[in-house]
Amino acid sequence: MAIKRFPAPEADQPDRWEAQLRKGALEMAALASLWRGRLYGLEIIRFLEAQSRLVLAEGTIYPILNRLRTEALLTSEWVEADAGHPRKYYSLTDAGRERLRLMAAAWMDFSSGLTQLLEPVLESEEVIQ
Amino acid sequence: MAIKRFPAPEADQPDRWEAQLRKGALEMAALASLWRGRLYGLEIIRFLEAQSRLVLAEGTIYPILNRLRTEALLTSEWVEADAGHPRKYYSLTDAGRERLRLMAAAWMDFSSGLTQLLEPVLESEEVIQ
DNA sequence: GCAAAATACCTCGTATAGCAATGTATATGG
DNA sequence: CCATATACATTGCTATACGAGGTATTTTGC
Repeated sequence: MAIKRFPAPEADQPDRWEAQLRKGALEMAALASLWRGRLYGLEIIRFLEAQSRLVLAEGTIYPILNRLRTEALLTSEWVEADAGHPRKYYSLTDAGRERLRLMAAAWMDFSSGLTQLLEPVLESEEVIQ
Repeated sequence: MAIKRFPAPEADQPDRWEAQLRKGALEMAALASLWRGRLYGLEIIRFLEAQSRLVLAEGTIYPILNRLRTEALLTSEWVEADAGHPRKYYSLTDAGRERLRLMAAAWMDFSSGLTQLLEPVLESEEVIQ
């Protein structure tokens, strides 16, 4: 019997939409994680998990980082660690910093619009016994 | 010559990530549009465009509405208009109302986490000459 | 009356992107 | 040396938004 590499898609999963919610925000989050200084791949994952509720798999972050590097929004450099595996550190370029500012502004715009749309819903929640 | 039904995918489009940002929020927005009462398909599109910055195509909203109806989060009924084409009105079910409350709460959670992550970026923007 | 326009709902096909599950390389502890 | 830990990388599946069509009904112009 063959190994079932991919789990059966459970369409009834109530968390499906939540996963979708995060899509598109990930590039921005990856850039944002580098705002204060360079980090390496796994460090970015840990940072985002700690700072926000974003949990990224490795198979998610590396394609994103490569994409961003192709767009010259960040650079990478190998750094030999004193101990352990060498690490590839990522840093924002000026273009990356600029783009992140644009993204952040657009995010606030989008976010506030949606929050406003949800206001009646959120208000109703407060009234519940 | 054949009609080019699908436009060439312009990967360099800088707005690509913005489109991604909206993914996953659309189901929630569709449900939210019905919070105050029933609406029909095209009316939902116009409502969301007016209330938030969400612009949905018809090919987007109808699959979403069908998906939500399949999940029993909303119901639909044909209504013969006094004039014009009959309209299919969508209404929230109790389950839909409940789910929307959950979604709204999760959205606030997600949104505030990301906004917090972007705070340093947004602050830097204010300082710019 | 009948073509044209307007309104509304629906469907097909494609590109995109996250992510689970792998693989590879290096260093360290027993 | 083998097992474990750390780190980066890749492959392939899947879900989903959306452009470009289509159909049905009603109203308007002639």
